[in-house]
Amino acid sequence: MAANSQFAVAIHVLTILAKAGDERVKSDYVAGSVNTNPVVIRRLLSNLQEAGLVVSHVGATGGTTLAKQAKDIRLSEVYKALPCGEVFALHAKEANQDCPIGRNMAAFLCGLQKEIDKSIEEKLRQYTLRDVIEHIEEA
Amino acid sequence: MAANSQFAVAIHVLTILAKAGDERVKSDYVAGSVNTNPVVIRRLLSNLQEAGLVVSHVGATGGTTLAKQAKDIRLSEVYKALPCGEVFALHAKEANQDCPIGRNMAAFLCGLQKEIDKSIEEKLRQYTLRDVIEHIEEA
DNA sequence: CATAACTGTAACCAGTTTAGTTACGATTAA
DNA sequence: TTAATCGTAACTAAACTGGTTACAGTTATG
Repeated sequence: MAANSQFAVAIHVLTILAKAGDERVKSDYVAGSVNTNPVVIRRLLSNLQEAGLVVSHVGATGGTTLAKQAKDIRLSEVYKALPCGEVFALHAKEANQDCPIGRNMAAFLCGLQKEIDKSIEEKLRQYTLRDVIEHIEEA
Repeated sequence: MAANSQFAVAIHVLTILAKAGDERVKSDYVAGSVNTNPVVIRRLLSNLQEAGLVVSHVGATGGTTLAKQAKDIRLSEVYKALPCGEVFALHAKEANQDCPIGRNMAAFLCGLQKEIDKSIEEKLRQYTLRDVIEHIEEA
């Protein structure tokens, strides 16, 4: 369970919301399709709401809808909305600062990490939620 | 300690080897610069050797050297040599197969995962170990 | 106004992963 | 023969993720 599946689950959740249109979807229902616990879904939706991708309503007839149209939600927005792990971590302990290589390694790696993250975001920006739905429906 | 730092450490290690040239470097020495345990380094070198990036020698005068020149080692090779985590994980439990969305979600996400991985590799292919050294030396 | 049905969130638990560590066998040079 | 080194297995500790329970707050409805 160590690897983070929030992005994957988020795409799944957003797809369900998109198909539901204006109808408010309950966390219980989503959890049923994703096959997890409603609280896990609500936690995730909380992040997506902060990012302006969905709107949740509390109360008896509560539930969640998309905050904008599927064609206007880019997967890069979803990626940025979540605490997805970096592709690689820096070493937990600081390198030996007496070693000229160790001294400059962290800064370099941090920059590389950011560059990779940018690549990922560029790739994900190419897809909207609408594309996901079309892809899934034709399967 | 959940996030995988093997790639970061590998770049560090390879840089040290590159600077050492033909001289065999001992795992103890590398561990000193990276600030970790020699066994961690040897485990990593074992992977890099399998990938043909380094050559290790056992015995009294043992140690490790690069298997080819720094300018011929692309960071994408390093990435592929190691069990780096995927950017995102699929959900551990299978989605509800009775739900038309759940049924097709895993296949789609898996494809997306592969595409992202290709993006990362393309980005890393742009850099060689030589580039890393130059970048670190001018810092 | 009381009730039922939701969301939001805190708190805790269990499983998995990573890196650190110890230990030891195998290999090699001197 | 000895000392130094790699290779690798086994165990441990710490961190993280997701699952679960619990409950407060909100809202529609009769």
